[in-house]
This record gives sequence, structure tokens and C-alpha cells, in this order.
Amino acid sequence: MRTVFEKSDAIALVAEVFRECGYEGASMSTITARTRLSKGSLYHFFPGGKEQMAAEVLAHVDAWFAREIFEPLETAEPRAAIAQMWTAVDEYFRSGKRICLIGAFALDETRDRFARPIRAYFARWTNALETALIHDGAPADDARQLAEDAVSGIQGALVLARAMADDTVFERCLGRMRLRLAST
Amino acid sequence: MRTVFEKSDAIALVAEVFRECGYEGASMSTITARTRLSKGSLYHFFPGGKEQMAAEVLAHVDAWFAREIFEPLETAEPRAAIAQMWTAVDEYFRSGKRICLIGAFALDETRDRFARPIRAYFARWTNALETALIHDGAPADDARQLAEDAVSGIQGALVLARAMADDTVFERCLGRMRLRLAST
DNA sequence: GCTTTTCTAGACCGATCGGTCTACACGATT
DNA sequence: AATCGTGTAGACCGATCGGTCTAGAAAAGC
Repeated sequence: MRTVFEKSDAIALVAEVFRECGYEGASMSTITARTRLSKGSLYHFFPGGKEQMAAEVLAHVDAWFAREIFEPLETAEPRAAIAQMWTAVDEYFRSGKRICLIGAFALDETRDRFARPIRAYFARWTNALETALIHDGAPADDARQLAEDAVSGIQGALVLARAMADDTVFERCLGRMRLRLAST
Repeated sequence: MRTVFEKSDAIALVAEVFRECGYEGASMSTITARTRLSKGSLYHFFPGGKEQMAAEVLAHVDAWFAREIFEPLETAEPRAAIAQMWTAVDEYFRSGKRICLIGAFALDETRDRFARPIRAYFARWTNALETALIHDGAPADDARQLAEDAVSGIQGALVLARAMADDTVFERCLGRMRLRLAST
């Protein structure tokens, strides 16, 4: 049989495998099995192999967050942008059923391979949120701290939700973070 | 050359490799290289192979937390136990230079192999902290939420600190969580 | 001192790893 | 219809995987 994909499809499919298995855990055989893409197709789209796949997946995820979250925070009306952030986060992570691929890569030694994009993603998120909070009238010191707490809090909620295998944990933590951020 | 180890040494050494590389990333060759234990020694101590190593490492970590953190929270004077918790956490994670092996295992599919101990660790931590907060006079609802936020917040701070490759992130987040927990 | 037990070193095994390569399916171009 | 370019399928490769096994070093028991 023969099924034809475009590269953008391939990136999204491969992303889910890395998200579920991690970089080392995602072998070429699990990638081909889960994406239904043959090795031929994968190495056609990503001649640089697994490392290129992961790099493009990271860029793809970063682009999604940039469009849906970072840019609004940086340029749109702050309260609306923050509301949009919470909505987008809840939708993206599917109430904690999905995890943050970039956060997961940060934990083990694959971080060293992709240190720059990982750092850039979190730095931009924190800075964008800080900017929005300042535009909304928060004192500069508070804004920085609140932003850092929110970004780190989301990662923590994802870890705890998965560890407990309980979606409601994520929803509850997210709800409280939203309130904490709003009460400025 | 011949160096003799005891099993407890082996567990502690192997733990660091899993912590740094993750379950899939820790190959037998990296384990032998970093621990200086030969395959013969490793399979002598852990006839069940990698899976047994990881299981015993998880139990070892859990035991440390039980002794240093959970039991004090469950039985000692609550304010002192909470203070001890923050001290122990900061010391254990070395200001974010070390990560939480159990949290890391929770993120990818290795969670499914070790679902029970992972869940048990986080459930006990959250429950123990909730108990201490209630004993300290916090309303039951608040206590549960504060406990959940603290446990998840620590995990988030570890992710963010490693992602940013910046120890000060962990210290700052930890400091604010400590205050938030104390202001009841 | 001799035996037994415990532990180590590392050669070795089949399976699986990431990656390459050939053959070809198929739409677009001419 | 012939050609070309893009993408697919999967056999194949050397390297590395997790795991087994033998030989022997040192400690413990007698």
C-alpha cells in the first residue's frame, strides 16, 4: 500500500511520538509504526535523521506557542491575551493528558542537544507574560515573579497530573494559577 | 583491576545515571561507564536487569523522601516539619542542578512500567503535606489545594530551572512557594 | 589451609538500534 | 506517451542494545 504525506503532516505525527516516548524512547521503529510513515519517507523529509526530526518538531511546537500565546502577550491587550493564554494552554495540553515536549526534553540529557531552542521557548514565554502583566499595571518586580511562577507552575501541573494519572489535578492547578495571576 | 561495592552503593550510583539520562537514555554501557560497575556486578545485584535497577532506585528515592519529608509531615510538629521539607528539598535537588527522577519517569511512557510507585510517591507527599497544614490549623479545602500547589510547584521549578540552565530560577520559585505556604 | 560464597571483569549472544540504499508508484510537465 | 520529480516501501548495514555466561579474585566459614 502507498499513502502520501506532506512534510507538515509528518512533523505533527512525529511530534506526538516524541511527546509520548521522549527523545531516546522514540526509536525509528516506534516512529514508523505509530506514524505509518516508512523509513524512506522519514529520511526523505528529514535527511538529518532523528536529530533533525526532533529539531523541527521543537521548532513546530515553538511556532504554535508563538502564534497562539507569545505574540498575543507581547502585543495584544494584556487581559485578553492572558485569558487567551489559559484557554490555549488548557486546550493544547488536553487537560494534562498531553505533556510539554519541550519541558520533557529539558529534564534528561537530550537537553544538551537542544539547549538553545528549549531555553528560548521558556525565556520567551516568561518574558512575554511579564510584559503583559506590566502593561496591565503590575509592578515590575511582581510581574517577573508572577510570570515565572505561572510558566513553571504549568510544567509542574503537567508532571503531577501524569504522575497521578488524574486529569482533574491539571485542571485544578490551572484554575488556581489563573486566579493567582488575575489577583494583581 | 577489581573494586568491590555493596548493593546500597550500586543503587545510589545507578540512581544518578537514571536521573541524568532517563530510563531509555540510560543504556547498560553508559551505566557501566559512569558507575564503574561492570556488567557482572550489576547483574549480580540486579538479576532482573534494567527494570529491576529502576524499580529499586525508585524505592530508594521514595525511602529517602519518606524518612526526610513524609514522616515528619505526618507525625512531627507541623511548622517544623514544613520548614524541614523546604530545607530537605533544596538540599536534595541541589538548587535545581539535580532533577526529580520520579517526576522525570512520569513524563514519558516509562511511567506505565512504574505507575504504582510513581503515583504512590506523589500521593503520599501531597497527603502528608495536607495533613501537616490541617494540623497547623488550615481549613481542609485550603490545605488540600496548598499541598497540591506546592508539590506540583516543586516539579515545575525543576523543569524550568533545567530548561533555562539557571539555578537561581529554582531558588526563587522555592522561596515564593515557601512564603505562599506559610501565609495561611 | 582448604572450601565455599560473594562479587567482578569482560567476552560473547541474538535483537534492535539509527541510518542507507534501491526499486518503484504516481502526479505533473512536456 | 515519455520523462521527471516527489515521495514510499522495505531490505539491508554496521553499531549498539539488554542480557548471559565463564573464569577468577577476594572474603568468610570451617
